[in-house]
Amino acid sequence: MQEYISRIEESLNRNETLVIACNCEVTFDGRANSFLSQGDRLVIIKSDNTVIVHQPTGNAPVNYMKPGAKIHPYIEDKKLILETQNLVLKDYMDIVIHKLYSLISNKLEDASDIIITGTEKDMAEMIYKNPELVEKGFKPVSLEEQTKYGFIDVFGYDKDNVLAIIECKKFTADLKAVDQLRRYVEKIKSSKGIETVRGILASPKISGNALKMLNDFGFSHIHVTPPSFREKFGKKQKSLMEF
Amino acid sequence: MQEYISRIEESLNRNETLVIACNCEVTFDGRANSFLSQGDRLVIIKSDNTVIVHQPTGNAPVNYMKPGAKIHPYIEDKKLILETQNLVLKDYMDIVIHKLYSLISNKLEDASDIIITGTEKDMAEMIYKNPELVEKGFKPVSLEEQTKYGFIDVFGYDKDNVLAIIECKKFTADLKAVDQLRRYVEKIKSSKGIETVRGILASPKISGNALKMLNDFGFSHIHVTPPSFREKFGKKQKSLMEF
DNA sequence: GGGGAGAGATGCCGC
DNA sequence: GCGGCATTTCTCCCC
Repeated sequence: MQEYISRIEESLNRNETLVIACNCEVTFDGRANSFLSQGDRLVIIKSDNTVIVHQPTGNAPVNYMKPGAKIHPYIEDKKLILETQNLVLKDYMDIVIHKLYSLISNKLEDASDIIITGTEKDMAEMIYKNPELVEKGFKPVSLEEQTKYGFIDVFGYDKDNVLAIIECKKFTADLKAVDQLRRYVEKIKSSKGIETVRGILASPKISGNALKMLNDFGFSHIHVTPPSFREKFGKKQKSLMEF
Repeated sequence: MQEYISRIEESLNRNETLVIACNCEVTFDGRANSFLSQGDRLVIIKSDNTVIVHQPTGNAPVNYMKPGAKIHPYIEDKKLILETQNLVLKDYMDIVIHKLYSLISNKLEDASDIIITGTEKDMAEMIYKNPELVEKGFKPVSLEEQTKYGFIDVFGYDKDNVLAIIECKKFTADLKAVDQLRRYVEKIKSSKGIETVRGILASPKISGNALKMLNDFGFSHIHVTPPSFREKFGKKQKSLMEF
């Protein structure tokens, strides 16, 4: 048992990344409060003192401490306890380890940043560079325009030279997207003292209620699909594997 | 190398939870597209065929496949490759492992569900049971009322018997919260054919812009803090550890 | 399964 | 730091 404590402390001192497979219970106090009774989990301690607890199923971690936690391992009643705290965020997480199955620690070095494409921003850029996606004669003016009431994806003039605001959504546009568009249109109207401003929602899909609300406000929807990595960088079509 | 393939296949067949510390690169194609060049990471394969890739720092995974992925490990050019796919979601992730540092596999069993308190729902319940938090004479009628245009946290009549809608936010209320409240108020007005409906935003804090917008619409803000676990179950104040 | 909304959201960017 | 907002959001709940 003391052997494990030593290995954990060594790992922490060396800024290694530690993985413990164990049976444990977890309590958390902070922005909310949680309790997780006994079960088998993975506990991961990263080199920046992030602590993550994963159950054996599911995508998301069940408990975690954000980077910069203070970690204090000790033994009490023959159980290994990991007490963690983040004084800035006022977060506290305690892990009581009843059984320890495996422990690995590695010095991991990673200077790479992930590159992501096919985002909403890419979609706005696509519309900006291809204004005919909105309508023939659409003249884009700005991208990601910052206002106090939120930032506007695409700003421009329509074929009749009416000021238009375009809000992009990568997937299904919902009620919130219509709310957002409406807020921008109203703010631009009042701040610029203009009577008519067009609101346009661009997305590949829109929910029934959202479309109804959109129509109630006199806004319109255009069917646009966000660009893929392939379209942007000419990557070859992925070949499907056969099982 | 073939030894590792065998251990991975065994782990998959036994529905164990597998952790690999390695140097790898990752590509993802699906709802978005991403590329992550070489670096040291943890690759986790869970018993439900969730696959998660973690860099040595940061809270969130850098890449992942949701539960139910098909996983195909093989060797190409002396590199270990993990090809994963989710045909339903049309997600594809490939991990090319250049160096493998550690590999552990454990049969993990966990039937526990996490219990969380201090949520927005707890806050709505608190207001429902303590209507004087809104104002003397407030009469709550329903909680979490479902409508086609969203669900209303607390519904009731104010001291003057005017219909009132309360939207709760656990922390800082923002522009979106005002949008939401406005949407509910307008929908209730039109569906019930009522002239006057009060909109009340309950939160411990509210942003300046949100407050301004709230006032513009004639809505009001009340200062309410969500209940903590302690208040609900009488748990003792956590003692701070000393380092 | 679709729709709507909270989340210990997280993370990013801009002011 | 706050504010506004997208996210491979995730997760839950209800219809």
